[in-house]
Amino acid sequence: MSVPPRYRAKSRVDVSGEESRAKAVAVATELFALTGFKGTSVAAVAARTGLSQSGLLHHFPSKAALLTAVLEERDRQDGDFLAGSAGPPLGWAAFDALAALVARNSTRPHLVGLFVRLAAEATEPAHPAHAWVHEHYSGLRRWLTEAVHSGQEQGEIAEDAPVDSLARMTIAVIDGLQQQWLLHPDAMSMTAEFEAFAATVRARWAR
Amino acid sequence: MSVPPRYRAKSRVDVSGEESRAKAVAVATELFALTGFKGTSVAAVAARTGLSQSGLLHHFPSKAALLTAVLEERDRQDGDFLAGSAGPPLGWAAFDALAALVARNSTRPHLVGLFVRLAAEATEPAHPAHAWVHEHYSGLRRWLTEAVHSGQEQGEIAEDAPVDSLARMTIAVIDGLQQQWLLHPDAMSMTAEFEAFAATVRARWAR
DNA sequence: GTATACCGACCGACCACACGGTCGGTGCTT
DNA sequence: AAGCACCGACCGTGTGGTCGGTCGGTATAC
Repeated sequence: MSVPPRYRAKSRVDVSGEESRAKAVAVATELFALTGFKGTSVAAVAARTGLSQSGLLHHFPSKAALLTAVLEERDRQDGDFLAGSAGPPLGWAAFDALAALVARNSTRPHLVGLFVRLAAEATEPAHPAHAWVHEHYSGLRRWLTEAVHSGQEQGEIAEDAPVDSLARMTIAVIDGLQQQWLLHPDAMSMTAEFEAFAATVRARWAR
Repeated sequence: MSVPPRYRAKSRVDVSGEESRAKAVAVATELFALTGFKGTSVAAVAARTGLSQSGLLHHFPSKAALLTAVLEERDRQDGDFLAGSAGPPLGWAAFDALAALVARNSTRPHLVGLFVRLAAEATEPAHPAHAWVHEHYSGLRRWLTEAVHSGQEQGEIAEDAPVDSLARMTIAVIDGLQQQWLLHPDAMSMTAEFEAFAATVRARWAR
């Protein structure tokens, strides 16, 4: 009773595999950014990649694995941007580095969308990206607190500056600005807004 | 060939309808907050309400209608909290009002969760809450800008304060803090963090 | 006071579809 | 001959939503 499988399209070209994988990750990044992880179907990613669903699942055993790949890729791209080649920035330089990051993100709306969506979705402990988001935040906070702290030691930042609060609110500003920017990209400049914030903080706590 | 429908359970009590509706809205608020709109099924809401799915859909014609009801309820509860009975607060008082709001939100994690999830999900223009989120933000921004502006006229806030940026970054801080707080509710106090921010801003731009 | 008509609350069965994932293949390349 | 890239068919499950119906209560007609 089994129907013989149909022939494939003649024009079919099996690509290098590495390429397909990379394209799938790029497509998934974009779709996860637009409609979230839950809101994106494997089939949709496959279609835009130019594969069948099974073809995509050949490269990534599950949807969660695809998400992992996306996150790893983001880490790889962003990874050393803040750490920089000359060691972690100290004191106010950290805020400049953050401003540069914000400026860079203004160029890459999918990555911003991806992160905002994911951060919200992954509040749920069972979400496959929960641990990742968690680490992302605590890593960022640690980095910033250390920078501010050593800024104090160098006498660049006031001794009585509330280090932890400064770190938390700075991260909060970045997140919140991203949210507003995604809603209305043309109506504002994330970079300018962040710099206004940084200037305020600086004026208040410079030694 | 049709099977006769079974009798209902004897213990069944048709409640006032108004009650069922209200309970459903409360349950939906909580579930949408925990798992997002997309991540919550109508059946799950129905079950926790003590209704069948059809029973729930009897009160709300669609899932989107349920969401609308949830948002309207939130607006109703929060609505005049900021506007206050004595007209909109002016100048720095606006920041006190916001601090009070943040303190109040620390008590109601579902509402915070609901909003954070929804704000992220509804970035997508096709989302049923897109317009709502949009209005929510622009309303809040208008309110804050006006408050700061009139603070300037009263000579309480420096003339050269960047009004728009101030509004945007303040809203951003609140959103960002909510995000961090949802991820780690016990590790921080939203209120304290927001007050630290407000103090910084005040110190910088008080006239 | 009883029969009748109607209404709102609610339910079980069902539907079409989309989902993530499996399985057994085919065909190209080496 | 082996291995890789890939596909079509299929499956179980969950989804939002529809449909026809039951039930208790209340207003009205007689």
